[in-house]
Amino acid sequence: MDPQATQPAAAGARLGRPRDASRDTDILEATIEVLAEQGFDGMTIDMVAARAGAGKATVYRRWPSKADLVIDAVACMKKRDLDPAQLPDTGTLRGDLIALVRAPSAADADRKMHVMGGILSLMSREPELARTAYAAILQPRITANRILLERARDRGETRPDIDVDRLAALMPAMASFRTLAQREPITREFLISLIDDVLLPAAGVVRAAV
Amino acid sequence: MDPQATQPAAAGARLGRPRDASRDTDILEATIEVLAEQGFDGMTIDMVAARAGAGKATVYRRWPSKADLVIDAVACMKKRDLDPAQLPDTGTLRGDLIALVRAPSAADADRKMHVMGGILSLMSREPELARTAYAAILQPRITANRILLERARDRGETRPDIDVDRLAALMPAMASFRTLAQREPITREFLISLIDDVLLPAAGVVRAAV
DNA sequence: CGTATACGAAACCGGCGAGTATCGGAAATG
DNA sequence: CATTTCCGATACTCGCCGGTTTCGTATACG
Repeated sequence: MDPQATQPAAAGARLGRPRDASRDTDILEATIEVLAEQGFDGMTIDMVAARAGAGKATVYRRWPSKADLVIDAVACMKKRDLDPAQLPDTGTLRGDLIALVRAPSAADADRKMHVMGGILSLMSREPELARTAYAAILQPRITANRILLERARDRGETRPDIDVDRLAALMPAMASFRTLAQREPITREFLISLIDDVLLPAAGVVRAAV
Repeated sequence: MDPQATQPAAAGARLGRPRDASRDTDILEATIEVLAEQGFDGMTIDMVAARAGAGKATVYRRWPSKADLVIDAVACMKKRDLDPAQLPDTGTLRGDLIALVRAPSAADADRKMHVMGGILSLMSREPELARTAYAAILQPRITANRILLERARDRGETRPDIDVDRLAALMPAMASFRTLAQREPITREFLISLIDDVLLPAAGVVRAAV
């Protein structure tokens, strides 16, 4: 084994043309797009390759199967995510929540929800995918909400006995329901009315003067 | 056309062995079951026929395609539904809501949610199915909640300015989110905590003495 | 320049499932 | 009993898609 430890050095830098790393990200992004539009079963590898401007062979050289590609693509959504270390801190729960639903974040959340809908029916058959999707799509948002709620509770802004778990899941639940099941768009008005008419009253935050 | 208007009479009562109406209901029920377990793409006509104890020909004699069968099966879920004329009326909003989440109703709702999850990725490509599914699965529950909320508001039990639309969708949204996305079971404790810790506080109902 | 690998494109293979056809038997009419 | 249609079972066709291979070309190393 390892007949020539001459030039190839420690690891990598093998012979021949090196892989183009830009194909990886293009393929993963194309996978997310097609997944959001068509769902897992409606998505074909040819669609992904065409969208990425790549050949099928280039896809299969990197991922052994369609399922592996999708799991990897979903997992990669987690990276460009909201960092819990730099959550908004405006001094009020309402200010923090409003800051969290600003436009670019909302558009990203919308695509994530469609991806979630596209793989829903698979999740019972693919536990690994289910866990990956939850960690990449839902977990970060719910965790952020939980941190904001606990902060507000600890400074006495909410009732002390609020059910943090339920309230942290409230906005993602209502938003996904509206997008996927009711098929109505998520508007800023919708999100703000959710905050002001449902979440804050449920947390016992006294309504500020209009 | 119509060469022999002799015996066949006005309509129906044609020649030969008549259709067995029990096969229709068996096939529709089997369709719902397989749909809830496998999703639309995972479901095959052979699965449905086998589950119903029928042959494929018997299925295709009644429905021209898989899509038509599924649309019909989903639409039929609406029938055995909660009748808005006989909603609970216990005198308090909390009593009405608790009565609405009793066990048999909850089990039915759980299966409906799984059906919803199984057809989610299709709904963008099949608008008719999307409308049918909404009318059969979500609409009745939301409408019931809306009626109970308006009744409570009109007798002064809630704040007068509650957002009925948002609050009526709250329980279905949180329940479907927990079932489909978080993949955790819907327990009676969960539903009651939803009522007591989220919905009633958001509606401004004063908490009764423990 | 020779070798080895990556690339996009396209041909190819194999399995699966929607939909059709056939068969032997059962149930209705006449 | 003859006819017609239904029934469950099964064999069949056919298109699609996951996955593999081939081909001509491009890009690295030595």
